Amino acid sequence: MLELALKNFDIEQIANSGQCFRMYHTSEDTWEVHALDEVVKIQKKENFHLFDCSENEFASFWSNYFDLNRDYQKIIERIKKTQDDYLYKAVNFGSGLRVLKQDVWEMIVTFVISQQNNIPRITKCVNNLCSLNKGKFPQPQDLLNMSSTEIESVKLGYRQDYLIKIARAILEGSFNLSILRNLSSHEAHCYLKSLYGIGDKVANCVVLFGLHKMDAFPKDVWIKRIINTHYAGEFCLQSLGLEDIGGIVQQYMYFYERYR
DNA sequence: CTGCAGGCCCTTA
DNA sequence: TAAGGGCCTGCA
Repeated sequence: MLELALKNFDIEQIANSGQCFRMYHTSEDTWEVHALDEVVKIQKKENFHLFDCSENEFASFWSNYFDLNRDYQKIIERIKKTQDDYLYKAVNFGSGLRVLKQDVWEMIVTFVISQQNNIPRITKCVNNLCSLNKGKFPQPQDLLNMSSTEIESVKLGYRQDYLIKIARAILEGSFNLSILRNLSSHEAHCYLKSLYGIGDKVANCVVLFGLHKMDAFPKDVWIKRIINTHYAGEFCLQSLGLEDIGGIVQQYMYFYERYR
């Protein structure tokens, strides 16, 4: 058990930030976090968090997963300096948020499922997929190995066809996941959009959460609502000088709008 | 019963 | 290039 006083880290805020659908709220102050084949229980205390893992596991995996090498306080200060009223309140409100470094394939699957969908059902679908695959997140081959009865029990709806075609493209080699990592965020965005079932919004989520390009700025309905309500329909990261960290800004905006 | 939820695809004009 | 309909499912 590790007792860690981490700056700008609040597992409760992170679990509610809509990036990850495999964080389970198992008791009042505890979250069970699943990523790839790793699992850790994290307990939120007054001034620190308890991690149920070894120092080695923390250093070799979780520290990177939670983006702990980045100085979020510096980012918060930078955002505050823009003098933007809404962003000022947003960073104060969600100062424990982190942009997670998740697996790119898992992000493709998760955010294809997320389209025209709500969080409880997204979570349910992701859980169903993992249960069908012995608790592990299914790889492309695992998806294609499922019988039609099995995959239909996941209740993906029309997204099922998207996922099967994407898994097939990856296995056939017509889409190369490893190339993706070497592309700029714009190139990766375009390449992802060549997949059937991935449009602008999902591509941006994959680039941000799966490829860890902090300039990607996914615009979901919440962000669009914020821009319409608080910015008269016009929100420009460039003019704020925040274009290189749009993805982090987006997290603060989303979280503030949802829970304030 | 209708409407809609963290979009995308396809067809029109 | 923009606008609009259809789409699985589940819940209010």
